[in-house]
Amino acid sequence: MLMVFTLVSQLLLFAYRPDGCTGRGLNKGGIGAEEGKEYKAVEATYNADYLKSNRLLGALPVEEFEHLQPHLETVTLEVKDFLYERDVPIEHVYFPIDCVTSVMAQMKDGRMVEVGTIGKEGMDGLPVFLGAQTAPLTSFCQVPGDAARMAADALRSEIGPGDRLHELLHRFTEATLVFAAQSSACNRLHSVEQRCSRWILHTHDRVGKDEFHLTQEFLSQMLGVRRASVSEVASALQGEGLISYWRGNLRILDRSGLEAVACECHGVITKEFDRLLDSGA
Amino acid sequence: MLMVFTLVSQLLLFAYRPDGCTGRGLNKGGIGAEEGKEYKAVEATYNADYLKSNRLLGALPVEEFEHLQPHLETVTLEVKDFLYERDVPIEHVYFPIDCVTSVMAQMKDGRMVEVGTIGKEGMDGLPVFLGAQTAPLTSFCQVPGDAARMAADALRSEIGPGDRLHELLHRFTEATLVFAAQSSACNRLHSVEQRCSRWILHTHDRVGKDEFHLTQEFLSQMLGVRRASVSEVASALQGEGLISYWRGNLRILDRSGLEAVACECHGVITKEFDRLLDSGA
DNA sequence: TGTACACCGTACGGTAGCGTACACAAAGGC
DNA sequence: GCCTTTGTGTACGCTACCGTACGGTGTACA
Repeated sequence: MLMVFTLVSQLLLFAYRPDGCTGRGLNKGGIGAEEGKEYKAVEATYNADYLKSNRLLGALPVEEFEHLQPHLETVTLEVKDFLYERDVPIEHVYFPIDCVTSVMAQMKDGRMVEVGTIGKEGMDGLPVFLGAQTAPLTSFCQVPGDAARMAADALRSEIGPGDRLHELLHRFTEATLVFAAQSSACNRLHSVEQRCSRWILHTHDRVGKDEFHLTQEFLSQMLGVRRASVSEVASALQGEGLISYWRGNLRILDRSGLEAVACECHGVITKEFDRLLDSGA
Repeated sequence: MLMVFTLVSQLLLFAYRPDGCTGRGLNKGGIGAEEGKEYKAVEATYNADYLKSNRLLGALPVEEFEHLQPHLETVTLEVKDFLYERDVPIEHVYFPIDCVTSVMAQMKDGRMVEVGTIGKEGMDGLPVFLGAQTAPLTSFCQVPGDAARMAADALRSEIGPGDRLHELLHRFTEATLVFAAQSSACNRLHSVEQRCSRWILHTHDRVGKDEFHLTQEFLSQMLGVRRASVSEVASALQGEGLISYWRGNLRILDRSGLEAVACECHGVITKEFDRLLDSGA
């Protein structure tokens, strides 16, 4: 089943080529070259502490976590493994441990724009919590790593009101809403350079490393712009000494410099996440 | 208290003038001319059926509605009455009866973009339900009319898990998320004419009338574009016989024609709302 | 060692939408 | 009936970004 996701979606992801490449990329990403690929649902020798690296799971009272633990399994996600696709029933929810996932709105013509990024601070699969059976949006792995996953039915049946996780997911939902809202306005009002810097900062917060893999092609799809635009912006940022970027390896050199280039949206979103997830209201 | 909202916010709404007008408009919307304005919190002679015009309230089982009814009061909202402002504590939630409210993301420089529209199918004030104390976004009345309102504390204390309203608000939250996500992508990928048509359709769905008041200035702020752009688009739509638009009075003449001009986003959002709020998953 | 291919820098014409400005007609207060 | 305000149409130069294209340089694999 997940196999199907991977194949169909690799095709989708590459079907839209903003740089106007011909079939070359399509073949690469398409079924032909990916036939041997297998979705690695590794049941790692997980332990409680590892699962609790996810901040939602880590914030649970002992007995609540122990109640959920039998329903959790560790899976390893590779870049562009698809978790959800629009109108397809949701089978699992994912609590990222050290991976990062992207939620994408996708148009009929195949063009996509990222509308959410989820790391260890959250859970991918909110629609299950909110009462939907099928996914309204597409989601895939952006930065590889592990996640704790749980069957959608388990989430529905095991989490009730009054549970700590129920409250935490409410707050995470609120933060996600603010993220989407701010992104919407940001897409309307801010330049490619600002949005690109914001995206790098946001991902930097989530991967927890100063260096990660990221091609311009990939980033251009996240931002919904041409790859050439990303190239221009990346050159500028590199010229100012804020990042180093070479063949898909991005390294943040000057984070505060990046923050100065980025729009206010990163700060607004970060503040909102901290406010809702760390402490009180 | 609500008085303060009105005054401060009128100022905010007019502080950004995309058409580059000078202080003229500012004075009009500012404190000077609005001093005599009063927020009409009319306690109408409401009855259950009237309150139940709101689809969320209307979908409740009898006993649940009767349990909530003592906490509900009818208020009349005028255009640009502000319901929420960022970082200000939320005192009430609003169930629109025949008004429509807009949720706006607003930047430091005063520029705004609409990120949500709420009519009788929903509730304004989701952050309360989701555990926030203060508003993360600005919200004001877009189409005047009545709403049932409830103290935020009442919503927090009277609605528990297992209640029908709890489930309905979950689904409404999901629909709102999809709205924000699709809007975000739409803002990135579609033209002003497409987005403008989409906005008109969306509002048409919510007001339930073929004619409503809407200045180009107002619409330009919703869309986050110049008023001049709205003027150009409106002329085009009028030329094609899809709408008539004269001095703030908009009339929809050819709805299916509008749908053809608009992007797919309106259909996607509408489908999602229907799916989540009308029937099953 | 060659040769595919992934990834990137750069260029060039085209255009949607911007900021700004101005004039004009209808609405409304005095 | 005048005068201010509100709402609108239109224009002009400008800029960011688009679609497209092509060549160059590393990396992987035979």
